[in-house]
Amino acid sequence: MAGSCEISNIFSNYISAMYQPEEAQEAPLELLSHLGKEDNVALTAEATGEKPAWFSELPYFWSKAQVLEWISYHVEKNKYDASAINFSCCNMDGYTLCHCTQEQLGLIFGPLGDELYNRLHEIISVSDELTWIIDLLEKQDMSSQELFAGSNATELGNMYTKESLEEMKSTHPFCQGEFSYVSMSPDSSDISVSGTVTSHSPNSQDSGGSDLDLDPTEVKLIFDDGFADYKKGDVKHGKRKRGRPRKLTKDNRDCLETKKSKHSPRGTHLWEFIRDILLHPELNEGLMKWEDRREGVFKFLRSEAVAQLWGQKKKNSSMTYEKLSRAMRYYYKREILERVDGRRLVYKFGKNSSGWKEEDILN
DNA sequence: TATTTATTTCCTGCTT
DNA sequence: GAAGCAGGAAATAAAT
Repeated sequence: MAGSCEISNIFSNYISAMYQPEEAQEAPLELLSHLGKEDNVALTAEATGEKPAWFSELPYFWSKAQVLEWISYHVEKNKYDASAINFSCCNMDGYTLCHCTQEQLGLIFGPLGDELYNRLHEIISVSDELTWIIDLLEKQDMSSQELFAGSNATELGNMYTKESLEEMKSTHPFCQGEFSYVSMSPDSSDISVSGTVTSHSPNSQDSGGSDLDLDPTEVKLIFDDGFADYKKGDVKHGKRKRGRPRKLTKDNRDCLETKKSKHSPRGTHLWEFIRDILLHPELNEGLMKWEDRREGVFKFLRSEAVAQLWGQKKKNSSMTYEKLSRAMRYYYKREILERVDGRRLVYKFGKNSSGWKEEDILN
């Protein structure tokens, strides 16, 4: 497991990967020079060749200066005629920017509006995904500490300390939110919930956080049922109805939806979920590994654990590898995955998948 | 509101 | 015998 510092850099690295400003590219200082001293301060970093200030933060938390910096970066990148921009409308912080519709951005920025809208929402969706994975792995890690308190945690491969996680949360406002103690037994591929501690901060992201934001009723649901139980549970105690499980009752759903982010990304597809785990080996706790990185061949190391993570993401505690693998097999037809004959737990990304190649990530 | 998409669930049969 | 794979069939939620 990666140390907290490494993890805290993942967001900025990921965003860096998406937004690689050409080294040779000049900082577009002159574009914003009329906007006042305060605004220019934040640009000095870029002018000196460092990463701009907005690189390491979520758009929601950008200051006005960071917003302007980000806009100017795209103006420069797209060789856009800045005279067409209504700068009087650019005086907004990240939160406001994130709530602009595509049409609004189009009105302010003209043809560049669509590009800005798309880029902004790429960052938002990527960071939400990473937040989800990090949240989940934090929970696993913390539960291991709790579960094995008194034993030597390092034997279990834990490199986090509670303090480091707390530090990470305070460093990264988007990492704030609920802690729920989920344990992943070291010798099996099972994950089970062992307890829950909830911490809220006034600015916590649980009003706008990841898919894992569980409300108390849901946490209790997991608590009561337990992941370990599902295997022997509903399926064998009378047959479950076919098809996707019914949604929660309206009350529960309303409760969840009020907690759900206004900006939560559209549900990630299974193959994207798998891809994202593979792209962050430092986070995936040995769940999966690349067999052939160039060819996109990968292997499930802990198939049931991955299935349960997927189940957690989809709020479906009865997910199993068997079901997950059925969904994976449907991807063969769509050429999102290719068959790897004769090898168990091994799959390969197909031509209709994207975002997993090293060059894709760098570009 | 109807249709489509993307799963989810269950199942049988086969392979490792 | 257990685990995994293959794929049909049906059901469902969410998106279009």
